Amino acid sequence: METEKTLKKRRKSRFEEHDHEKCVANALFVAEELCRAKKIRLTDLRFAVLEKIWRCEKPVGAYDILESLKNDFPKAAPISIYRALDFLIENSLIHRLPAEGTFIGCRYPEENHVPAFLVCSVCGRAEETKADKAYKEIKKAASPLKFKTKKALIELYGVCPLCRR
Amino acid sequence: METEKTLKKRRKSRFEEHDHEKCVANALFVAEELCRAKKIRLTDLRFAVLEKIWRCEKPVGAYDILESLKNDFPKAAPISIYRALDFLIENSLIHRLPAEGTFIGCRYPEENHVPAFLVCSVCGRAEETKADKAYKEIKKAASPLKFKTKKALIELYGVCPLCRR
DNA sequence: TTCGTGAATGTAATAATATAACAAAAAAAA
DNA sequence: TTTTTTTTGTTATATTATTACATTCACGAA
Repeated sequence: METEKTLKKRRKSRFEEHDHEKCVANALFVAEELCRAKKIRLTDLRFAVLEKIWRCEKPVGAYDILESLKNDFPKAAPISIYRALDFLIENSLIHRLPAEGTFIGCRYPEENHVPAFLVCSVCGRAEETKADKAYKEIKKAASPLKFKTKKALIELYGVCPLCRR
Repeated sequence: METEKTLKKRRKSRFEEHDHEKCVANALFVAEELCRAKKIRLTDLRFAVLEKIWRCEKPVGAYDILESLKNDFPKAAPISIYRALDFLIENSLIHRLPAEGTFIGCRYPEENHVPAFLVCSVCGRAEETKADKAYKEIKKAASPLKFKTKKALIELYGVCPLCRR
């Protein structure tokens, strides 16, 4: 027999329910495993940047990251952060949202996928979803122009379930 | 009977063949008509910004526009350009490519559409295409997250037919 | 182990993009 | 004309990102 609490919890959307601490820990663990496997170096600074990105509930900017790392990495400069970000992007551990000038942890670092981002115009939170099917559709629309398409950037703007209430 | 030249011309893709002067003139004419109809003011400065954007064969940045307008509008400052750009965007006469920090003329100012941009990584040129169908597909992929989607930004990166040769 | 090499980070300066705040001028409305 | 609103001017500054060169650090070869 279910308590009222359990029922409520069940109703919560995936967006609301995820245990963020767990989520962060898991993402960092996976990142370490992936780097070990690829024999690339997830240094302290890179790890700290990745951790900050994951700890934030919203996509975060380079200068925010810099600020939050001032204690542990007093010598860090903007360029330090951007270099770490470049590394993380190259290795599919984070994504850049160019329209916002922010960065977000990749939800599917182990899978080759076409990401799309749902950005809430109210609270600024963002979610990633796989959009491989949509990508095919876009490529179809683009084919008359004879472009050879290699990469996509897809951002959707709207209102998240939390802000809708 | 067709000459060889005619045949060749026919084979040319839409991307290559368009007469840019004509294209610019037409875009500016349509813009004026639209503004008249909407009773909004396409001022000299705004017109000049729009014209510059259309004359460029590539998406162009605000400071490039500013530079090219220095003669006709010596008092123009960055903010002047950005204000004109805001007006043009609000009225669907141009689009912003946030990833590049550039602006491009809207090919379908009279139609309510979901734009997608094909950006050539080699030459920097870009083309717009309508992606309403793809947008539906993306929304479908996004629906489990319960986002209420309002707007989309779709950029595809690849190689244009001119650069492929 | 030490030495050499390439990778990573430090340091300083600056480029490129975009906005804030308030004043003046121009156009539209009353 | 007078009032009001819109547009532009003016100045300053915020925000995001990169260049160039020096130094330090980690890893592999001898």
